[in-house]
Amino acid sequence: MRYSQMLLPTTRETPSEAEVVSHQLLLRAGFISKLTSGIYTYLPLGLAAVQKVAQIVREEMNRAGAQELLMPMVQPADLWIESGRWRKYGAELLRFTDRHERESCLGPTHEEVVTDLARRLLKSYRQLPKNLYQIQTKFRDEIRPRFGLMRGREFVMKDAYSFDVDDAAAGLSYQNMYDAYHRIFTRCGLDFRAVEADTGSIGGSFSHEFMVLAETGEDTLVICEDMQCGYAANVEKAAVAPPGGSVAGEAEDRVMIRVETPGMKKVAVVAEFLGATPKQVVKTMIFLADNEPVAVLVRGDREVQPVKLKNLLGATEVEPLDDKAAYDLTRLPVGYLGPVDLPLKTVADQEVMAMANCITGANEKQYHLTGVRPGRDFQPDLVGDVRRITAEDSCPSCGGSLRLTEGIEVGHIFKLGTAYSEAMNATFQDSEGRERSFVMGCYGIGVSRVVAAAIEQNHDDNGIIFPLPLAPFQVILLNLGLGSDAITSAAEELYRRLQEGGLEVLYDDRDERPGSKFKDADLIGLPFRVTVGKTLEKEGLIEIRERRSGEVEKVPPEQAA
RNA sequence: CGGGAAGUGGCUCAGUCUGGUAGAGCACAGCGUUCGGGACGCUGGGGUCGGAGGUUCGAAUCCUCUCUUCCCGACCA
Repeated sequence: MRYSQMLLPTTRETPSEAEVVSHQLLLRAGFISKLTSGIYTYLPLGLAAVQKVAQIVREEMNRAGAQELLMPMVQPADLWIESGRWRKYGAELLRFTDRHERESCLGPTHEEVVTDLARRLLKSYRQLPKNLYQIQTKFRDEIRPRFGLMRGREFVMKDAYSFDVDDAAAGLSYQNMYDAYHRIFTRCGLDFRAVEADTGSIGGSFSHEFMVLAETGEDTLVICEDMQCGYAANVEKAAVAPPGGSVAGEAEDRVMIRVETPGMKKVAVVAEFLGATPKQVVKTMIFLADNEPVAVLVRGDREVQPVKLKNLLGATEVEPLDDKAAYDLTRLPVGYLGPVDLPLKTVADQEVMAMANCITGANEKQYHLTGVRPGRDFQPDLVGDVRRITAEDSCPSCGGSLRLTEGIEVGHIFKLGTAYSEAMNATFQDSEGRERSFVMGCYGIGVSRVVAAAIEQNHDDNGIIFPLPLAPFQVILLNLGLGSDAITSAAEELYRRLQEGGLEVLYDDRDERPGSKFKDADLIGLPFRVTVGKTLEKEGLIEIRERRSGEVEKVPPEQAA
């Protein structure tokens, strides 16, 4: 491609709307152009990068035995009513009515459509297993789109759906996709981890997220330092090992005492006032779980992990309440709450139950209790693992040490079981002639997000540094001697020969000064830069420079490869 | 939806407090000099100051309403 003919609007300045690096560089390097919040046009270079990812995904999906199809973007409400998600999905589902007053929506995902397809086309166990996928633009009316391609409302996604005869077979399909995902992200040249994850709104029983490690990630991961172990999980999910040590050791029975703690609502303040540490305090927080207030107890220095709480309660939605909302709802002395005689459903973190002698609120303004003994002085309705894991915790799998890191979710695979097939009555006949529901799995990859994630992980002050497999072109060829026939004809010749050699080449034939060309080349971030300029006249050589390392090699023009 | 910030030429921003002829740099067009890390000089084109209403002799500037965008939280590929 000749740069002079390409729509490739690079800018020197960073548009003020962009906060994260990938967004800034995508805009500056002329990859995308914003239409409105969370909705972008992919300019030629941006599209080329997206297509690189898509092609890798496609090849590996096909290799794994999946078949590509393309489902409609507009979907009838009927299907969503059948699955129950018309009600559950919420405002993220963009709904509208057509001219016949039929309710419809823009597809944020395709479980309903594909399940409908399966129940009509797949009748026999002999047709199974099947794995169907598509690469398509999805629409989710995100509450807050942000970070450019990282969280858009429109985005390119690969979604695959597997249909199996039973759980065991579905497990194989799941594993097959797990392996395919590993190959995909490895081929993309990304530093990633597969982690255990929460299943979220798609539902189902088991899932892994594929995370690209990058500082700007929206998720936090825990990774076991022991490479042998390989444990990795989203902190939303990461199980905390039950506390060791027995309570009996500190069994000297303390008596509960009520003490005045004027104006002390914060754990740290109370602890200091009483000559203790936050570790001896039980923190009582109010959450709203499916519209019912619940008191949650964790050690004073811990944080509640809402997703774990949600799963423990079996609730569909859980949110923390601030002091005012909590008071309005419960009329309790917020700031001085404690589990003793608390008139609310109470959930305790497992760790709290192992505390022998603790400080809690007294459920009375300006007062706390000391010497409280869980199990003796109060009995929670539910005990479980609800706190957020920390780097100080030990690996729940091997007991080794853990590391916390940020990640960008680029893929997510789920075991769905029969949730959708049962709801939508999607059945086939097994080998004994019985009707059975498909056992399903679903597997997503944020194709456009992969591009953003790759840039988050691979850039420097001068611009993008594309991993070779994702680069929209492999080489940028600079002609720095437009005034010189010798240089220009050498550059043209090289352009032709590189292409004939099977390389994708962006040929910068613009009438620009060398400085601008170098800057643009760095910004766009193609892996190799070939420069034809005055060194050709002086030494008869051209330069090949690797974008990532900056290493330069001078060779005669004939040898370029 | 809650909290915060911002809307002035294609981009980055000044001007707003204290009302009085709409500015700069970059980008764009022309001419000349330049030409290996975003050159320089001269000339030129381009702006309903987000929108509506109000106050005023006079509004980018003050008031009211509204729209949009960005950031922080809940959601997710």
